[in-house]
Amino acid sequence: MIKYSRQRESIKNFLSDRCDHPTAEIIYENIRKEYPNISLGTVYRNLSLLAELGEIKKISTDSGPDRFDGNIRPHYHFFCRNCGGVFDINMESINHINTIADASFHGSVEGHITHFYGLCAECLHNKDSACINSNSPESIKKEKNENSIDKPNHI
Amino acid sequence: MIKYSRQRESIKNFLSDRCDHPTAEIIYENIRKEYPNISLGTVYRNLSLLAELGEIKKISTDSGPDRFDGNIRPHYHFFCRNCGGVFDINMESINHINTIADASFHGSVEGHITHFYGLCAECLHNKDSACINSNSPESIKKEKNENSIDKPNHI
DNA sequence: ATAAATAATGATAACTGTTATTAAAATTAG
DNA sequence: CTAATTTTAATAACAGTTATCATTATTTAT
Repeated sequence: MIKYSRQRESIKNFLSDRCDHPTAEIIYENIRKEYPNISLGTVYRNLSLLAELGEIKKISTDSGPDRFDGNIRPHYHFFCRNCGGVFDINMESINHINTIADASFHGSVEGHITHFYGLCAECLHNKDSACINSNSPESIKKEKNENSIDKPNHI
Repeated sequence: MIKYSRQRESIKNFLSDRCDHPTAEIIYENIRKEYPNISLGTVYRNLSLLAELGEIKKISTDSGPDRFDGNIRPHYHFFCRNCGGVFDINMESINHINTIADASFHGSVEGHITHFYGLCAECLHNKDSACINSNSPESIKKEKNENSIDKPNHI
């Protein structure tokens, strides 16, 4: 039996107002404004529960913390390689790729998870400017490349 | 300048012989047979380096450790929801989904990462038998559902 | 409305997978 | 062969998340 909790309701309401797919940490910081004593564990516990109940969706990312989405209608996500932002893409169905995959696989393909990546509108327009987010995945990678690898002799 | 190391070569050779996309831990256990003193950190360091050099591919999974693939030719991956196995799918290109996404997005879609899921050939054929892998994601989820949630009153 | 039963909470410890640190060993250049 | 530089093994630290548990909140039964 699941019992009501105001913390859980607050988390769900918070998510339904947002479209930026916040992390558990960000949700925690925000719910604290209403419930200053809430603990991070409670946030994680309720996010998992809500996702299991199908009331929210968990977005696993390649690196960094999971993100959460209050919008459970089917849609895709875009990850900006410059600013790290996550955006919704409401596009036509591409479920036919399941059929394509199934034709080449000995087993049954039931579904897929697809993440798109590239540059978001804002980063695309600021491409040539010096105003580049210095905490972005992009600029971190740039920095790394400068300092290190030239060309391997072996391998 | 990158210098040769036998540990790195051994890791690369190990991966090129496999098609089961092992984790860093499994690679570590196997390389230890040849280099008993190798440390897990060395395995991680070289896997990251090889992936950066484009000599292997890292496969990030929704939960659990990353997996690694010695096959760098473009192909897709299938995740069995019963046994947890990861399999290759060599299918026709679905790069047109980038164009579809791009048409619905203010920004530039450069690529996608797609994971397929369902039942692998073996799990599909054993579907009705009692012989189900009791450590699988599937059976763990089943167990959880038995013990807990009935139906929420609120929310 | 009150008491008993049960689930959720906050505080915190523990855990998993991974990355960083560092002195010593291996590799390469001169 | 020696010096310079990279890689290593050992280990600590880290991020994100899950588990533990006594107390509090919610629900059920009386």
